[in-house]
Amino acid sequence: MQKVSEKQLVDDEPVVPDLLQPTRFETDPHGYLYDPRFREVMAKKGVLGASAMSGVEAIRSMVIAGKLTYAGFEDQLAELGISHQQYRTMMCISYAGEDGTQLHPIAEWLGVTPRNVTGLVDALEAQGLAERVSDPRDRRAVIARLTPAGEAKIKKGRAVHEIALERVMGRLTEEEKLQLRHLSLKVLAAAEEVLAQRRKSNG
Amino acid sequence: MQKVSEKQLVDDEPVVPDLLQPTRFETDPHGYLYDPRFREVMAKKGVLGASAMSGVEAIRSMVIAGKLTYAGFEDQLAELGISHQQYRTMMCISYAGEDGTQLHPIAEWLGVTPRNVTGLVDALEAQGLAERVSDPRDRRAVIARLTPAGEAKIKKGRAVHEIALERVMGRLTEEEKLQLRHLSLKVLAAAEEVLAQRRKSNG
DNA sequence: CTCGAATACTGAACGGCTTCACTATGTTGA
DNA sequence: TCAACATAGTGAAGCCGTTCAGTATTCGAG
Repeated sequence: MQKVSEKQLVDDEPVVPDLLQPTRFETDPHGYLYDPRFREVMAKKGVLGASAMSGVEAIRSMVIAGKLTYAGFEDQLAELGISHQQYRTMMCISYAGEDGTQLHPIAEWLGVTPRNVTGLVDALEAQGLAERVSDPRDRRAVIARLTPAGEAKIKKGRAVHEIALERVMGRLTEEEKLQLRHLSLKVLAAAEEVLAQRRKSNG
Repeated sequence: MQKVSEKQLVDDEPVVPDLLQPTRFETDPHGYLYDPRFREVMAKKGVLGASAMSGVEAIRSMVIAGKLTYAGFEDQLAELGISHQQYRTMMCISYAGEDGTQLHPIAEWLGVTPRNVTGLVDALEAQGLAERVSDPRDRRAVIARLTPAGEAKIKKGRAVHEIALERVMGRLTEEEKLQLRHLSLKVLAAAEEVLAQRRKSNG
């Protein structure tokens, strides 16, 4: 995870090719930040109403900000020798408690397919961070548990997590963080609703 | 892109395993939305100060909202037979104009490695949406151009793009969209700065 | 003019994620 | 009880992204 550079600041439109410097922001008449290059490209391309335009700018900003914020975290996890998903997998196992957990719930918690969890646990097992034991109550299942090395690893990972995110988010005021959460969840709720509609109508 | 379901609503912590329903939000005393389940899990896990907590909640909300918003768009692109990155690649080529463009700039615009663009253009070429011609001014290079089929495809893609995003973002007021953009860009700027620092100090 | 460095692209190999197909086991209802 | 169905996990294959190495070409300093 190191390719998320300044150039990542593109959503669905290219920025002008000769701008390799870090992003420049400007403040619009309302006092809000915006990215003049993105706006210029979108305008040149045409047909987006002003309302759609502000929506596209907002969603793009959110996505890129999220990617970039996590990029720093993932860089640091890489130094610990684990990927973000491996970290999350270990957090799930840890959260499940002493007895470990089947792989299936991990998939739900992580929002990925069960097949993927098999691979993640494979990777953790190969590194000696987790182990599989057969479930005494269900012979189909396996239980994933953290090894002591795994416990030690997520302890470091959690410290890195908090520090990395706080280094970025700490630059916002408490009020700003609350607003950002609020607005993001509003988008999230809308997106869920739209997705649900689509799935219903598409069968 | 259909695995981004309710269960995706996990960041670094599992939600409780038996909640498969769509997300429920609540309103905190300040009138802001929040996700009580996430908060509960984070609290149980322990050691996050209140300030770090609100940062983690904000960034998580942003990321998931972005994913979910794009999920609907990507579903629709899939019905057109193209992936999001293939769409973006075509948009880049289209934006470059009549003469097409080398692959290298596309990689910069997209924020991916040049190698990846080779594959994306391969895929487009295989579908007859783009074509490679050798660059008369640089015999190392190839020029990617859209075929008429490609032009037709991105025309549909752009319509889908605007509609899909507007269906979600249209539920926010103009003011909310501006604020969301503003706050996201603030996070983005902070993340860029932090990343730049890390890279400088790490060599 | 030429030799060393930079550039444009691609092959090989790999990680993360997906779907589909399959095995093994558990559950349930006629 | 036993056939039908559901569930837990994994192999195979494929997409998208990466890095690293290699080829062909251009650029630039001496």
